[in-house]
Amino acid sequence: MNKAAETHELVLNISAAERETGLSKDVLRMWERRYAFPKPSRDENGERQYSIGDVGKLRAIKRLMDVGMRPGKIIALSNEELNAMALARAGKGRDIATPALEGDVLMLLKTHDVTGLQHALATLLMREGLQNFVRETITPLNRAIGDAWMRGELQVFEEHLYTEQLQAALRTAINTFPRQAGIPRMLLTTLPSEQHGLGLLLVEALLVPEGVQCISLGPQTPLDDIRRAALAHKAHIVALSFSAAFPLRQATDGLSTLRRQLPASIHVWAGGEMTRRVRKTLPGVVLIPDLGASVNALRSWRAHWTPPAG
Amino acid sequence: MNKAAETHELVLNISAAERETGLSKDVLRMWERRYAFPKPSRDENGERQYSIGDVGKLRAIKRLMDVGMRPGKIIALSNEELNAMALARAGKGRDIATPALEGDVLMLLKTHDVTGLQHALATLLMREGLQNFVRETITPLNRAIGDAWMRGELQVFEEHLYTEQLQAALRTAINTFPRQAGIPRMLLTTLPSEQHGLGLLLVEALLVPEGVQCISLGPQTPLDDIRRAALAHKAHIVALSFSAAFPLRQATDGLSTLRRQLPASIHVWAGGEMTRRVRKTLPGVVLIPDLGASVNALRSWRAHWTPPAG
DNA sequence: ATTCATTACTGTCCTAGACAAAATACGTGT
DNA sequence: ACACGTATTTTGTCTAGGACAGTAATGAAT
Repeated sequence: MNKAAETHELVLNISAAERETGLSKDVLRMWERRYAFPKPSRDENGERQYSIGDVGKLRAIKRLMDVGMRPGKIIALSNEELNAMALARAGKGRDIATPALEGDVLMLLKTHDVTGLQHALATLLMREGLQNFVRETITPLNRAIGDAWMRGELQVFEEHLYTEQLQAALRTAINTFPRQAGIPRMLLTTLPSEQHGLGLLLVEALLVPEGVQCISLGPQTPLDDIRRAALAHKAHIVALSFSAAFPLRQATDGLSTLRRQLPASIHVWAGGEMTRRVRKTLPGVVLIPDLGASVNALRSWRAHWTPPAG
Repeated sequence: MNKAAETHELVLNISAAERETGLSKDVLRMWERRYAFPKPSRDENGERQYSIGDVGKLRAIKRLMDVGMRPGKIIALSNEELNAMALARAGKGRDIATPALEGDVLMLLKTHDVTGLQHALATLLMREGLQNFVRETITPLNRAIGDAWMRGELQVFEEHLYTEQLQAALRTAINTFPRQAGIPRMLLTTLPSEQHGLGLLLVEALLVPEGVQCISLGPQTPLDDIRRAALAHKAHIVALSFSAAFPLRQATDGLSTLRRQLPASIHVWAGGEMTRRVRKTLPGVVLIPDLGASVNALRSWRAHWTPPAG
């Protein structure tokens, strides 16, 4: 039996643990050395076997770290204490109950009603228009689904189905807009270790109706290809998306390298959950902490931009 | 200024090299030990500094490995020899000249004409209809683009752009078909280590017009979630897609595990380039070596299927 | 309260050995 | 000639612990 087939068993090897928690192998080993947690059992070859429980706790820790906590302070806490902390944080400025709409969609997902889900998304999109749909409906919906996922209420395949259907709906809607050679031209992509491309589609959905010409490369473009693509397409703006778990260091490194390699006339935007964790200022990089900020940033860009002479 | 930011455009640290080549840090270090390539210089802390040239050669090697070559055989070759190999491989068993249409699209890609590309794809799709478009146009086009990629004629970002635009066009076309609760219901996805999802979309494009209800989970669903999803959605068929480079053993293991865990009434299909390498017979798994075979397999399924009593 | 220097914390890199998994080569039996 | 099972080779991933750079927290001095 090989590694891939282990999936249905109750333990994960270090690669799987890395994938599931977003913590690098080096970090997992280092924590074990320093904090004695996690302390995975070993298989017959001495390789680490992480239990589902440990992975759950690691996820809880990671989530708190993503909002600024430090591992040394929280790694010794129990699962209950971690959850209490997360709740205390999450409750801040959030409605107590899940609003009706989000609850409805969650129910459709949990009952595996594909047709109902497609219908719900299509109806909402039609009724609200593309931009409002993204701003008013998708943003809270994504949050609700993320929360449910964290609480373990959603299965992986249910979350996959949601992403897939939402992508289909958004793409269709975006494609109904006439493809024009608008200004600015915006290049959209993610760095190679970021595979979530939904953020790109959401930005596209907000900005295409504003007359932006979006050139999306999909996820995972090597840094140097982003540079080449920006030059080749004469992009005015390069926008990268980062999900919550993206390693902060890797992101800031990538962004400042890119910033240095592109002419100053090309703006660099960084968006996605991860950007809320950024503390130090990145000169010449515009942070887009939420979707609404992208429209503001666009307005600001247009206010300052002057067509090149000639 | 931090470490990665110091790269004055001439060298990359090991993280950056991993990002740019797709080869893990472990592999980069191991190759250095075993094959004495790459042999990066070191900075004042003894950390590896990869040159642009080395990264270029590593990329060429990675491309060849992705089509089945083994590192030991090619790592010692010069850049010229690597290119020659790529050329030889791409040309094998192909017409001498690239047909006009494929050449046109390649030209659009190389000139970075987004609008032209969108227009070309949309026009072809309209003229030929969705199914013919996939069968007659996309199949040879993908091959031509794969060849060009092998020869190093296409940049990463150009290939990304093609995939993205094709996906957009296909999704829009698929979504124009009325969403019906058709028979069979087919669950589409890939295993966790397979991230290419284009194949799923192509199958969907061929089968939705045939009245199949396609439920796509996108790429990378854990094996056990595929099982759960198949049961939850009462799928008649589970179809997995594998790209050319997928490890044979991992695929056959995954498929037979899945086959074992699903009731016999649910058929399992395996498609994609990789399936052509399968030698041993997988009982209860239908191999779909090319897109056309999916339509035949569907016909065969329908001929044998009888609705459950009651 | 703000600024600066020091200390503590945390992640990533390093070497080098071991061995698991994949691919290939080499049988053997049909 | 072809399928199938078993060595052998090749290749990738894991292990351990040491080193140290960059960041955050702390304390001291304005």
